Amino acid sequence: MSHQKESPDQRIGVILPVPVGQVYDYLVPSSLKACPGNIVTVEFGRQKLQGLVWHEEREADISVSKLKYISDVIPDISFSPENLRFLKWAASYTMAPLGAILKMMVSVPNIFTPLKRPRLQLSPLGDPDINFSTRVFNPQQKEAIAFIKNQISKGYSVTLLDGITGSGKTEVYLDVLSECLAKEQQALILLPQIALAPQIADRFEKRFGVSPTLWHSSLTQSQRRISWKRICSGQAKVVIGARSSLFLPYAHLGMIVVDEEHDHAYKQEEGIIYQGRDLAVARAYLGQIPCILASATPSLETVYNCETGRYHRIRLESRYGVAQFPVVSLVDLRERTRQKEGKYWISTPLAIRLEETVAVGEQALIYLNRRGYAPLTLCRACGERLQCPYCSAWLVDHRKYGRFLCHYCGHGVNLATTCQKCGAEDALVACGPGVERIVEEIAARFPSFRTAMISSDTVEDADAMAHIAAKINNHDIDVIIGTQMIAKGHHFPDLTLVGVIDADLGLSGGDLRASEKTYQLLHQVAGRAGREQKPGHVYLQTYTPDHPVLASLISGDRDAFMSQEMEARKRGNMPPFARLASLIFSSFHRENVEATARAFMRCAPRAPDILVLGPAPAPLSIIRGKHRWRILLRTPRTLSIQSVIRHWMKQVKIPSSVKVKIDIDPYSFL
DNA sequence: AGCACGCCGACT
DNA sequence: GTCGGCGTGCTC
Repeated sequence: MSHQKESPDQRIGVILPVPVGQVYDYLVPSSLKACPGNIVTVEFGRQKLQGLVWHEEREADISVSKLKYISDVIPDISFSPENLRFLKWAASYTMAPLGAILKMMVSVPNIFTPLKRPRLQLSPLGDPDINFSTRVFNPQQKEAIAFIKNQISKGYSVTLLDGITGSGKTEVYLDVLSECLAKEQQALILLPQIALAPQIADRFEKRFGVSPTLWHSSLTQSQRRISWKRICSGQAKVVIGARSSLFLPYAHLGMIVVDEEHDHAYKQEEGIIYQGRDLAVARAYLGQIPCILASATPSLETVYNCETGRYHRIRLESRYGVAQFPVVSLVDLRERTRQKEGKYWISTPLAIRLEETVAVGEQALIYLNRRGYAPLTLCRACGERLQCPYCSAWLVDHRKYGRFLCHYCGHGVNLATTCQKCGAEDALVACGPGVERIVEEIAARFPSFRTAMISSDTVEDADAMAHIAAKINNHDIDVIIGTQMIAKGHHFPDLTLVGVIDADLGLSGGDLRASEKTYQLLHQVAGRAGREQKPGHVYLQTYTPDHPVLASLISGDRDAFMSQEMEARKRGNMPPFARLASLIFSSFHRENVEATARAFMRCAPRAPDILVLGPAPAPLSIIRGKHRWRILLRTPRTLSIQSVIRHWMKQVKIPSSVKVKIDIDPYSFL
């Protein structure tokens, strides 16, 4: 060992997978070398953690006496500059601490510590073979493929594949992947819900001869471990995943596909709040790679971006001709109520059609986006409504479980007939229908029908879904009663009738996107009826037959509906013509939340083009015992809403008992 | 996120 | 007199 005068130890900046935005300084012993992107083991407080080297050199503004040495540099793993750029951008955009984003990127406990008993028996992952099989494409598809392949060479681009189910969007984007795979790059296919993954994975396998790597929340610990390492090393060439797979540290990502881009499930509302589709586009930009958005009912934001020239748009028509979309009729429930049909949820016209459908050996879907038996139970003696003690929400009658359940915190009590408040016996009445109640009605009115209920209470995972889909295809089922779970993905060739119990559900309330969302959902549900040769029919039961959403479903003029919505947003100066953010304050102490929210409001930015609304109790003002208040902020498009908020937050002291969450581009507000 | 410090109620 | 409740604050 030499005793010559050494230069001072290298001082590096490290971020750690804890919810703090700070970069912590550490020293590097001369025996080690650490570069940005490296993973290092450090002592933080008294815990040992693995962190990400963020800065290679640091100002000596923190006394050396406070600094600790890193103890280790993890070999063979390093995050690419592109991943670091994405981390930084995502933290800044979502206003989440750097460490919180890092935690999502790492996402597997002890990923950097070798297993005690390593799985050597692990078979190597086969590479996709771009010549494994070939497809015959129609001229439109060929044109789309050629267009996107041409975009790839140009770096970043966003292309909307706009076409109804059956127009061959999946074949198009799968074929385009081959261009990316030929360059030894990785591709990510994002899906709004992982239940759709098996079908896409199956089609991928038929095209490329190997199965893709799946990524979603219900993987086991060891599956996550294996997949994470493969993704990080670049071995996994194609990943099919839910929105969280966007944060994985890909070795060299070459393309991103966002399937069903309009789907609201891309919006993550818990923990770090983000829009998966928007982050996917940003990631494509940072990596200078193409992004494909696919949808039959594109979101207004995406349509706007196409119209302003930011995104390309390719329309695909149905392969089966224009008569593909089913005939849509409305059932005006206002008239039917007058005719004293009130005791049934399925109106006479729909019931007649249902009977006819089953009689000729075809299948029907009765759609109601509401779990359980009844959304509300009240006492007819004293008027008491069954409410969750921890949330400002009704308890939902779930006969299947024999419980009243809260859909927000999971709290449950056993079903009862006696009112807890006034003691009246047999006084509790179920109000409104849930899918269980529709099943009951069909059993009573059509006892010979074989029914299947599809909701998150009866179908827990992809396997269960596949099982029930097989039963339907095998014709063991006449009528499906389902929630939005059934709205997408599966085609059932003999399903020719769709009945929507409550087409108005979701249209009320203060959701900016209520109309758009309802349109997309009903369009998707309607699309379940009539595939291949058999024409389909859809009945929408409604109290508001004149609503533009329903009118456009009947006329089938999607673009007219979209431009009408666009006009409304423009008039209201709402997104995509402005930016929104909501500040959510929460605490177990009601007074603290309210006081903090009011203190915030007193320091609100004042400018003619900035709008601040509130503070007000959030729509669900209490969840799990936590009180929530919110402030809504609107700024012009030209302004960074994050900068406005950052500046604002510096003016106010937040007591530690109150949590503040920021929802950029909120989807639910009132 | 952890983990410690710190200041008020019920116990061997 | 201590044990322990969780409110508050810090971690290079």
